[in-house]
Amino acid sequence: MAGVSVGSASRVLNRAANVSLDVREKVERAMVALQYQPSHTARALRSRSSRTIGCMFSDVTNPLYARAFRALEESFRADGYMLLLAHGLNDVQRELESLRTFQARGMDGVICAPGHEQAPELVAMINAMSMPVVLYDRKMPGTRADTLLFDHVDGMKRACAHLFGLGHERIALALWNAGSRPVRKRIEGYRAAYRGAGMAAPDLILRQPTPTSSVYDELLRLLDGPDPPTALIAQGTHILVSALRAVARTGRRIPADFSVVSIGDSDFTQTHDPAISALRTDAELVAAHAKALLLERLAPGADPMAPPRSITVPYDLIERESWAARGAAV
Amino acid sequence: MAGVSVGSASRVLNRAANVSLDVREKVERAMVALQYQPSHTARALRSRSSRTIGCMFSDVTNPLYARAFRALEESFRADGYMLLLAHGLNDVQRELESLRTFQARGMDGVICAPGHEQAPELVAMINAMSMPVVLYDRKMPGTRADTLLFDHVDGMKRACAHLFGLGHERIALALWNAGSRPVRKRIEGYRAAYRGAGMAAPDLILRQPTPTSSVYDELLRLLDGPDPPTALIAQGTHILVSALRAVARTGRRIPADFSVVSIGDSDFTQTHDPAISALRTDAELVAAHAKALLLERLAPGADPMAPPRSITVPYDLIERESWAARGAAV
DNA sequence: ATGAAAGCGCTAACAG
DNA sequence: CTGTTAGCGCTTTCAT
Repeated sequence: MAGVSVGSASRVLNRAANVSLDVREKVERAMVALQYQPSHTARALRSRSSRTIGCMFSDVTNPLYARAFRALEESFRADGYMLLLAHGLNDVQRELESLRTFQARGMDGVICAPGHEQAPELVAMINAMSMPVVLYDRKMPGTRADTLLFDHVDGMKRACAHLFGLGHERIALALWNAGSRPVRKRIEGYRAAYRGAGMAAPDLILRQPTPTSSVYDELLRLLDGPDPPTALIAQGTHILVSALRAVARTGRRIPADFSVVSIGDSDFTQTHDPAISALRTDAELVAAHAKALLLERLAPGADPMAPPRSITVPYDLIERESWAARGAAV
Repeated sequence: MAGVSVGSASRVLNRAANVSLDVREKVERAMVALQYQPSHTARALRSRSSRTIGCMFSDVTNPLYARAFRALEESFRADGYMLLLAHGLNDVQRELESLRTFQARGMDGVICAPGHEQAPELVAMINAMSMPVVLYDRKMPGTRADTLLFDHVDGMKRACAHLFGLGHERIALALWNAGSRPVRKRIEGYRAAYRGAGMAAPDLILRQPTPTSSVYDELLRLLDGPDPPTALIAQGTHILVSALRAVARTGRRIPADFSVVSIGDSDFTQTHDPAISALRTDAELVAAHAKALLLERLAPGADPMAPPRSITVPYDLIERESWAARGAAV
């Protein structure tokens, strides 16, 4: 050691106010000389803060979650936090196990998107956690967690309204996993858009069992049938790609004969020819909100009994070339 | 406490051999009653093992890494390990920072795929780490890390050989990021295949600046030019999709007029019509190897000076419908 | 087989 | 401003 007490060394490390320049320099010199690395574990034990956030999404293999995680890691890294990532796989037992592990490992906060919003065990577990929890696009009645919600209803309404404005009245909607909040809300928005325009919503919703299902056959049937859709709103790369194949198969050209909007933006939608209009959320903004929600509760003076907060994140409707007025010439 | 000493309680927790049934029961009853959760942090401090693995990939948004991470998390979870995931973004400073953090946080092991295999700071950092490191499809001369290598050369050779067998002699190859080992090795395998067949490798390699570049224009030019390729090996979903569009654009049908093989398997290749033949590695197998490499060095009696080990993982060539004999009738 | 006691490496409360 | 001291919650000798 460099001639001072451990207390002083600790103060230098933690950039405390009350420390003389002399001591600070001596300690810093010693730290460099010894290649000193503070033990994160010991600090965590003593200060009761691991500077680690637990993340649980169903599957990082889903590009949406991968994107979300990257933004979260980026955002928290700036404040010295690292992220533990666990897969829930939409399995309640798995999810419970992950949350228990987060609890046992003393995460400072948790961000998660459980597959089942109503599962009582999950609700109980979340309420039993000793650190703040942020639900990612989930609404779990009965929990005291903060929530981050995407404004699916508004997004869908705007996408539909835009297509209505182009003369499209028969808009197909292709999405997956009918149980979850995002899908419920999108359908709700779709119906509300029709209602708002004084029309009855057509029976053109294609629900897929998995995010990687193909809508090729189903869409082809609609397109070749009577009174076919003239536009499509499709979720996710995979469903979108298979839909595009079906459209091309019928000889329709995009956007002259058929308009397409993607729910979710990706490199694919951007570089496709023609570029595909898309509903997208700003992953960095979402991450910033998540961090704010968590860090606010972690702040020294925070009221532990503060009521749950909820932040709603808007969708941007990115206008590209995949839509056009119905029946327009190219 | 339930009438016994902390030592005994600890023994029960760690399922030590020397503990009477009476004490064990008393402790277990108390643990249930108190909803006791051992403090991971305290155990980590005392036992010098965090049961946490640090993972660093360039970007989880890359489906290959997402897939790899999921398999790793799955694999390590079975042994009570959790994974910290950091993004390197192919930036040396970022990568160094992440590795330093892994070091400071006392990870039990590290799995990483740095963007630059030659960067001396990275080599030095890896050698300075106090825990075992596994390099994921990277070869970094001068490091003492274990490595997990994919057999790109063999994979490419087999894909080419199969296409040669179908009469294709002009095979285009589309891939990205020419600097990294996977790409270098693939090109090496491609050339070796031609050499092995007694042919000169044609000038049909399309190198893309990013994994999400479009090869549409470039491939279209080749297809419309003199002596066009009759088959294509393409890496990654995005390059593949844009290539398929170019092929379709020229009026060629797959596989009758043009054969396609994907490097890397995905839902897209599987559900495409026609289903696309692919080179793929078994993510679960890779994860199992990574775990074995790490846990072996973590085992109680392990020799800390054991020389670096290297495991080579084979590619499977999945035969689907996207290839056919050259000039064959449909 | 069990209890007592000594730390792991740090932070924080308290004297000075 | 600085040094001393008491733990954080465990594991692990060492006695018994």
